[in-house]
Amino acid sequence: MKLSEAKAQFISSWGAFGTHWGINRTMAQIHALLLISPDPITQDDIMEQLNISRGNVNMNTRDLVDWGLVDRVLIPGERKEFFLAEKDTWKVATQIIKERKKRELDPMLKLLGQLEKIDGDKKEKNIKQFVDTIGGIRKFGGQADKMLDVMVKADERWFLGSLLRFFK
Amino acid sequence: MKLSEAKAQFISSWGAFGTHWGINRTMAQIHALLLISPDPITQDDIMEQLNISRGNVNMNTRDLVDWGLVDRVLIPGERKEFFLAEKDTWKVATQIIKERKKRELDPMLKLLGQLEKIDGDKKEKNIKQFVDTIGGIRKFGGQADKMLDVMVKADERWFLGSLLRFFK
DNA sequence: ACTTATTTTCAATAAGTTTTGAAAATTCAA
DNA sequence: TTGAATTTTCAAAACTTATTGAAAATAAGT
Repeated sequence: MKLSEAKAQFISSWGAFGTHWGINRTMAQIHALLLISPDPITQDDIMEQLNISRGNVNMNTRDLVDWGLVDRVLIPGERKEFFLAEKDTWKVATQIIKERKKRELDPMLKLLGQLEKIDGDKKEKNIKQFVDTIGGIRKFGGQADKMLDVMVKADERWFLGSLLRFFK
Repeated sequence: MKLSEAKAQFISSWGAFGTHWGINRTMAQIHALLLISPDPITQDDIMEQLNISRGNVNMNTRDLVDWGLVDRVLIPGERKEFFLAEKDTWKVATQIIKERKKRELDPMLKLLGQLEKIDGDKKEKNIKQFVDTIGGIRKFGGQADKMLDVMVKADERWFLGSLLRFFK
């Protein structure tokens, strides 16, 4: 397979993959393009390679920078600004975990905590099921939260090495 | 807080939560409603409680059944069919992991494997970056895949117990 | 076989999201 | 300053996805 063909396939399927994970197609495609670009590239490069408008590139690169996945870099002597992606997959993954945990898991656990404080007889069937369900989700979420914290703080070699040994 | 209020909040935020995870709002809301219903309920109950159309309930309950999160149950003497959700959070989580792994992770790993077979000089900057990026993602994905397999096959008490000990 | 209850389908429509592109704002050098 | 290069914004348009509702299909009782 030729590089150009493989690139196109990677960008396209990374984009499709992203849509299953709450990331929009274009943002994921731009990320894919940056992940395989050895050197920093400009808005115009991205516009040209992906055939998308300037505004679109601008919004999505901003989001990628907000997520901590991409840096704006200045190249001496160049007027335009360049974008460069973090290439280390472990760092990318932990950064995504960190952000999603903050944006989604933490608020959900906070809400569940409030919902457990319900008035009424805990023996009543409907109240019991509600409290049990909320409690079960909260317990599970709490464990996931701890595990993800360890992962985010850990070093790749330690984490994967240990897990691998652990799971045999 | 009153039960009715807490129920409404849970359903609404579980729905919003779902949209971040590639599950549509209504499917997640129906799931939430079923998770807190101690007894099986009908299409009409769902239509009424969530104010949505019959067709919508029908499609989304079908998807929940396909995902293995909800069962159709027959109640002797009743003409209508009833729906009942799996209430055990661990089982729900492993079922979701199993399905998403099958639908998303496995095909992605397969594709990455193909993309690594690239023509050309592996020393060339662009080819090297491409192969390194794909290889890195694949390695990480492979580890995640193994770990999720263990999780799906494991029993909750063993898995969380062990992890907890592992992470101190 | 017929009638009625119930579920399923799917074309039309509504709702939501993403993209565009041109105008406004900003940056930089002379 | 001024003006050219570049980036940002955002209303309108395009696109995508979800929802409705009525008709068709199916199932169950008599």
